[in-house]
Amino acid sequence: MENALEQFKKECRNKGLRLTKQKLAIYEILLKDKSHPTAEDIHQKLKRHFPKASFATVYDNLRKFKKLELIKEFNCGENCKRYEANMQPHHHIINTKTRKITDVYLTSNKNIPLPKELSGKKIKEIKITYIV
Amino acid sequence: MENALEQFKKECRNKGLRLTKQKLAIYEILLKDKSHPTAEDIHQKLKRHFPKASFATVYDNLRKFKKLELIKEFNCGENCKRYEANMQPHHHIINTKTRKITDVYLTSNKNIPLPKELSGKKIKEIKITYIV
DNA sequence: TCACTATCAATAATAATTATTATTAAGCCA
DNA sequence: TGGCTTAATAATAATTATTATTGATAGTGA
Repeated sequence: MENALEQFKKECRNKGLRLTKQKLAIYEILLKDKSHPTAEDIHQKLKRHFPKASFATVYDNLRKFKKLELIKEFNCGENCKRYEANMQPHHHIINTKTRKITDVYLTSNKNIPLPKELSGKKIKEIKITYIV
Repeated sequence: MENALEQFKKECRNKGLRLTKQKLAIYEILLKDKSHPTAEDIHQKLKRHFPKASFATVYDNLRKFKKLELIKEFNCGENCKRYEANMQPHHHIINTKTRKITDVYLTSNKNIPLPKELSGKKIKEIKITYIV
């Protein structure tokens, strides 16, 4: 986890982003909160440390982080986006009752069946969502 | 295909939905158009037959159809929802260049790897998205 | 420390979707 | 078939999530 934070700081410096307290706070919120929070959730948490922090700051930074591939955006069936700092390849379980989303790791991606339409082609990413 | 349409009519009658020309047209558009159109796409096509058809009618009916499980909503990474009438279990390929979404069928779902967290539990649905 | 400029907060603007309402028309029943 | 009831429609207002704008502020390198 410490690694991810250091990595984040380094990336910011390299890419010309200023390492503000708000940026760090937003990123740390995402590092700690594995619940795939929405921009609103993040804003709520951020305001505990920065009561004046605006919604736009959250959105701005989430967009910047996403561009630098420091975080991922996740769009489940809802009408709002969710975010996560977990950049390791993984999949998701959506619990329809609790509305919670949890990360899940497969021991090997080689077992994921490939449709014949894609045999031999280069695949960027495979996303599996288990709905329970 | 004819089957699906008859099924649709029957379901509408059973569930107390009136079978208006607009409803039929919207559903038939979705039956024919396999490109996972957005509400806007559907509205455009609908207006060819009903120039005065409103956007709200499209949204209203899509919501009703979804509730009756006559169509499915699909939320890829974009900021708008897409719809399909294909209710058979299937998965999706997203082509990031052409932005096209195509349906894909796996010969068997038994080969899809299951995380240990879910072993023994009842799973409602597994969605796989191949991004190329 | 100073100057430069990215970031901030506040707010306006946009886009997608949902809600409201008066009018229209489906489908039932005599 | 023709009226009656009520859901559906079209038009439009409202809402929600996100993005853009702007003047003020503050972080960072010189």
